[in-house]
This record gives sequence, C-alpha cells and structure tokens, in this order.
Amino acid sequence: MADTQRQRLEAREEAILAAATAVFGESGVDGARMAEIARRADVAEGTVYLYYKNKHELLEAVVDRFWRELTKGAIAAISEGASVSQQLHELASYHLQSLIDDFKIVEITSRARMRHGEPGRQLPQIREYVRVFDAIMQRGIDLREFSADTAIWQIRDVFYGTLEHSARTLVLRDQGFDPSVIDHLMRLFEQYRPSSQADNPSGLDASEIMQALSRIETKLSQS
Amino acid sequence: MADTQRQRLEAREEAILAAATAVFGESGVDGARMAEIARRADVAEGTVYLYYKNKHELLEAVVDRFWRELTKGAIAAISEGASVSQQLHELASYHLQSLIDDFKIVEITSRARMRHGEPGRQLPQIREYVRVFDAIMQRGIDLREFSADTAIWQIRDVFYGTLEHSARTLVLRDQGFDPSVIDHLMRLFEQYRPSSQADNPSGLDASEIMQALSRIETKLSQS
DNA sequence: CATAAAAATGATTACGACTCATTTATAATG
DNA sequence: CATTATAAATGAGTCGTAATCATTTTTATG
Repeated sequence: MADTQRQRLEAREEAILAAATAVFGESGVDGARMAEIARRADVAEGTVYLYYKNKHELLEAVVDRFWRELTKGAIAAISEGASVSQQLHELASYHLQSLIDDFKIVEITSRARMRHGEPGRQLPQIREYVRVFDAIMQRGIDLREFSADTAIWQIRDVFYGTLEHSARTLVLRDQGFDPSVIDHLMRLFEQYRPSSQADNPSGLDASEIMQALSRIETKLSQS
Repeated sequence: MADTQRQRLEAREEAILAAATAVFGESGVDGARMAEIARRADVAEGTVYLYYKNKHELLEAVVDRFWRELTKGAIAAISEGASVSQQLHELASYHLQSLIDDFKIVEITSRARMRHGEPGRQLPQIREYVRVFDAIMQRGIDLREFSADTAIWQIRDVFYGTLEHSARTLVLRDQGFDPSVIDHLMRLFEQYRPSSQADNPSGLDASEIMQALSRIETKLSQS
C-alpha cells in the first residue's frame, strides 16, 4: 500500500505541474492565478503549497521539466551513427522547431531565471540541455572535422543565440519553421572547418579599393 | 511662466523614470515597490500614477528610454567614414559592452515585451535600435562588400543573437568584455563576403569600380 | 477499532498595486 | 492684489491575490 500512496502523491504533483504549465502558458506568469491552477489540478489552493513553496518555485519546476523533456527529445532526434554535420543539422532543426512550438514556455524561462534578488542564474536543466550540443561539437573537434581554435562556448553562443533570435523573428511574423535558417547556420559553421585556411594571398583586393572609394564619397557628400 | 511649469512637469517625470530605473535594476520588477520608487523620486505614491498608468507602463517607459539611449550611443560609437567591416566591429563592440554594463536592464527588457495577454510584442525602440545594424549591412551589400544572397534579418539574428548569448555567458562567469568574442563574430561574417574564389574574392569587376569613380567625378564637377 | 501521523482543506491574513476624495499650487481675470 | 477656476499632488483607503495555518479528513499501524 505504501507504493500506491507514493504513486498517488506523484500523480497529484504531476497534475499540479500540468495545470501550472497550461495556465502559465495561457495567461503568462502574472496573469496566472494560483487558485486557477489548483482548480484545474483538482486540489485545494493550500495543497499546491505542500508541493511547491511558492508561485516562483512552481514556475521553476514547470520550466525545469520543459527543458528536461527537451533534452530527451533532442537526444532522440539525433541519428547516432550520423556525421557530425548531420547531427548538428538535426539538433538545429529540432531546436528551432521546439522554440517555435513552445514559444510561450521559452519566453517564460527568462522569468524563472530571475530569482528576484540579483544574479540571473543559470538553470541546471538548461545547462544539461546545451551539453547535447557540446558533445556533438567536441566529437567534431576530436575527429578533426572542426578546428579547435575557437572556444567551444563561443560557437555554442552562436548556435543557440542565432536560433533563439530567429525563432522569435519567425514567431513574431507568424511564419513557421523556415529551413533556410538552418541552412544558413550550417553554412556559417563551415567557417569552423580546418581546411579553408589557404586562401589569403595578402595582396590588395578590389573590396579594399571600394572601401577607399567609399570613404572618399562619404567625405565628398559631407562637404 | 507656462514654460517653467512645463519644465517642472518634465523634471518630475524624469525623476520618476530615473527612480524607477534604479529600483527596477536593484530589485527586479517583482521586487520593486511603487512606494519605493515614489519615495526616491520625492513624490507621493499617487503622483506616479498621474504620469504612468500602472507599474507595467512605467516599466515599459524605463526600457523604452534605455534602448533609445542605446541607439544614440551606437550611432555615436560608429566612425562615419569607416569601412563597413570597421563599422560592424565598432557596433558589435559597443553592443557587447553595453549588454554587459547594463545587464540588469537588458534582462528586464524581456519582461516589458510580455504584455501579459499573449503575443510577445516587438518594442518600437528595439526596432529602431536594430536599424543601426541594418543600415550598415545594407551599405555593405550595396558596395558589394557583402553578398545579398542571405536575407538581412537572418544575418541580424546571428549578430544580435550571438552577442546577447555571449554577454550572458560573460556576465554569469563574472568575466568582463572579451574582445575575442568580437573577433570571432567578425571572422564569421567573412562568410557573407561574395564568393571566395581565388582570383577575385570580392566578386567585383572593373566596371563597378569605374562606376564609382564616375560618381565621384560627377560630384567633383558639381562643386 | 483505536490512535497517531500525514495529507488536504479553505477561511483568514498580509501585502502591495492602484484609486479617489481632499488639499495645495498655479494660472487667469478684473 | 484679490478672487476664482483649473490643474497637480497627496496619502489614507480599497481591493485582489499570494501565502499561511488552525482545523478536518485520510491513511498507515498495531
């Protein structure tokens, strides 16, 4: 019977979490009412506080679970035997699609980061999530498919930064997933391949002439 | 005297805005108390509501002003006659430095975006701010220094997305401005230069140079 | 079945955003 | 300068909601 009891408690916690996810998503953090969450989870208001200390901790739990699920999904979305580039492509696609699908929760994430004192913390589950990228990239470096001369965190920031901004752009424009974003990002990542080093003859090239001309033009239009 | 009166009102509004900026920055949006803001602005609590309808509108005003100032600063930070690459470098440095310096307000920005109903709106002043980037990039494309085969919004998302993520990384690690982030980003942007074929990396031909010279000749004969 | 411990409840409290009747300052008029 | 009208400012009071806690209900144990 001790086991059934534990299951009941976990089911209740899950019900509260599910209700909270829905209400936060629909109404935003400020719009969400603890009473509404309790009602949907079919518990009394006070009961919610037995499982989560306050509204902010509940929010954190919702966000935490979201990123945990995302990590699982990302791992599942990646073909195990595939090339590094292929895996990066898969991860980028999965990530962009998820950001678009669950835009609401992603927005709410920034809210969970702010623990109303000061330092915008790093949420543990997001840390876990970015490891998926790191692992692929590290393998690429080990295989000499990518060069090691750029710090991995900088490459990671390009990857996730670009995808997050692109997702926002797409959502705000009511466009959905756009494969060209992924293609573009993958093309950028060509830069990190070790091969393309031999192409700078260090002579004057036409663009430098154009820059000089442009400077002259600018000065002329000022006077 | 009508003029002094208007000045007094504007000074009051400014005092409230300044107090709000400080308190939001120190305590976060939820931690900020309207009473505290009023106290620091040296007005009664009710007075704040004569200038701003509610806490959220006050927040929006704070964020709005921040990005307006940032736009001014960005424009000032860019050397007018410089090359497109040089200007991009300057803008990137200015942006990264600002994100780090005013990390708190930047974080709060996402909060102003959420008008607690549904759609994460685009704030007008941010729209204005990104135009600085767009203008430089457009000039680069016009000058054939950059190719036009990638949509400018995608390039913009790489630019700002990368810088924002990098800023967060640096702040969370208690590191300050890191020039290598800028160098790295600028190296990435090499990708946008027109076809890197060995003989003519810029994709320019002599006729374009002659056209530019001709424009200059025309201007010279006008003056 | 009795009893203790755990879990759940919802009326009550605490707190902070916002309001509004009143007061104070400023402008307009003769 | 006195008088009146208008605008601005005040802060005590209202109201909504997160969080608490004394009480009740459920579950486990011998």
